[in-house]
Order: sequence, then structure tokens, then C-alpha cells
Amino acid sequence: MAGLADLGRFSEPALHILISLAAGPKHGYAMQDDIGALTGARPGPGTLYGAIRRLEEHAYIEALPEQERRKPYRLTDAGRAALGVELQRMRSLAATGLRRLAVA
Amino acid sequence: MAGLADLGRFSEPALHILISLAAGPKHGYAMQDDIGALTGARPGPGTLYGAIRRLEEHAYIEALPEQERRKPYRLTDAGRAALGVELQRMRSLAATGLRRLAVA
DNA sequence: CTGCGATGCTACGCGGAACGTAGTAGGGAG
DNA sequence: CTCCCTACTACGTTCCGCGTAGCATCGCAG
Repeated sequence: MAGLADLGRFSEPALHILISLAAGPKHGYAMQDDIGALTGARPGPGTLYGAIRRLEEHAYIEALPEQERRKPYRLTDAGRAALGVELQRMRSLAATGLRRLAVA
Repeated sequence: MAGLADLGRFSEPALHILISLAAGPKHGYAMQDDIGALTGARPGPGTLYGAIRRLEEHAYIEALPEQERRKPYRLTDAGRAALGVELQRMRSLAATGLRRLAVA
């Protein structure tokens, strides 16, 4: 096992964070903006930093040296792999659902 | 607004139920099997019937006449519409994520 | 006819993720 | 000096996810 589903039940915020970091290292506030642009909903601090802490515990992301009260994070190899698996699962499920909708 | 996100924070089980019902009306136990086949994880009764209740409250699904201690459900038009929107959002997000992974 | 498994659902309780709000603090604009 | 943006920490509430247990019906083997 050991997929994204280990993070609580599944965790949409966590997925958004990983996607955000897939474009390069970012600190928390920048992720909020990126996720807001991506999904239309900007997560609050409680949601964001809670999910970050869990992702770090699972070694899907790691902190870079702090600079000027900013805490940048980047994807680990494990995080990159987990994200890839999860995204393909997602795409496949979406395709199946859309196919079912089209037929019925 | 008025999307799938109204169902609690996000609700993956709810999405699976809608996809399952997109293939035609089903009762609870059949959904469990269908979702199990679809995702690899068969939801327990607590998860399933809890999500069903919430979906029914939001009028995304509706109960059909009970027969032989089975309670079949089917998608409403609103549910079908919400599912379509959600699936496209999903597919788009997955595509964005995979693109970012490929580049980096 | 009697266990016994599969089917189908209800009831219940716990843990923890999601989310908002408030608070702290530096830095730049005016 | 004041305001607003940046950036994060701390805290509390809500309620979803999920498992367990219980109850009832049906079919089938022995």
C-alpha cells in the first residue's frame, strides 16, 4: 500500500498541495494562491498547514532551509511517485464516470 | 455554487456512489460491490449509507419504491449534472498535475 | 429441519481531517 | 505612524469516514 489514502481518509487539500509543489518548491502562502488559482477555492491556514504537516510526516514533501520567515517545501521522490499514481487513478475514474454518464 | 463540495468537505464516497448510479439504479449492497470493483476498496455500511443519506438530502439521488427489503436509488437530473461538472473538474485537475509532473 | 453463509440494511461510536477565526510579526507604501 | 499585504502559528468546532455490531431474510447443504 502506502498511497495518498493513508493521509486521513483521502485528503483533497493534500492532493492540491502536491500538485502545487509539482511545479516547483513553494512556501505555504504561495501554495494557497496557487491552489486558489487551480481550484477556485483558496484554503485557509488551518486546512493548509495541517495538510502540510501530515504530508511531511509521511515524507511526501520536505522542508527546505527557512529564509526570511518563509518555509519552502518541495516534493520528495516518494511524494512524486504517490502523486503520479493518484493522478492516474483519478483520471481513470473520471473517464469511467464520464463514459457511464454519456451512455445512460 | 451548489456542487459536490457542498456535501461536507468533499466526500469521495459520495462521488463513487454517483458514478455507480450513473450506470443505472442500484441498491446499497450492489453499490458496495460496484465501488469495490471500481476502486479496489469496498466501503463499509457506515460509510456507504451515511453518504447515501447526505446525497438524498441534497436531492442528487432519490429512492425508488422498496421491494423485497431492497432500497434502490437512482440519480436525479441534479445529481447527473453535478456529477458531470465534478468529473470534468477532476479530469482537468489530473491533467494539469500530470503535465506538471512530466515537465519537472 | 437445522445450521450456516450470503444478502441487505440499521444503529452506534470513535478518531481525526477540514475549516474558520484569531493572533503574531515583519515589511513596504502612503 | 498607520495601514495593508505577506507568512505562519495556535486553537476550537464540526462532522465525515469508517469499523463493529446487530437484526432479518433467503438459499443451500447435510
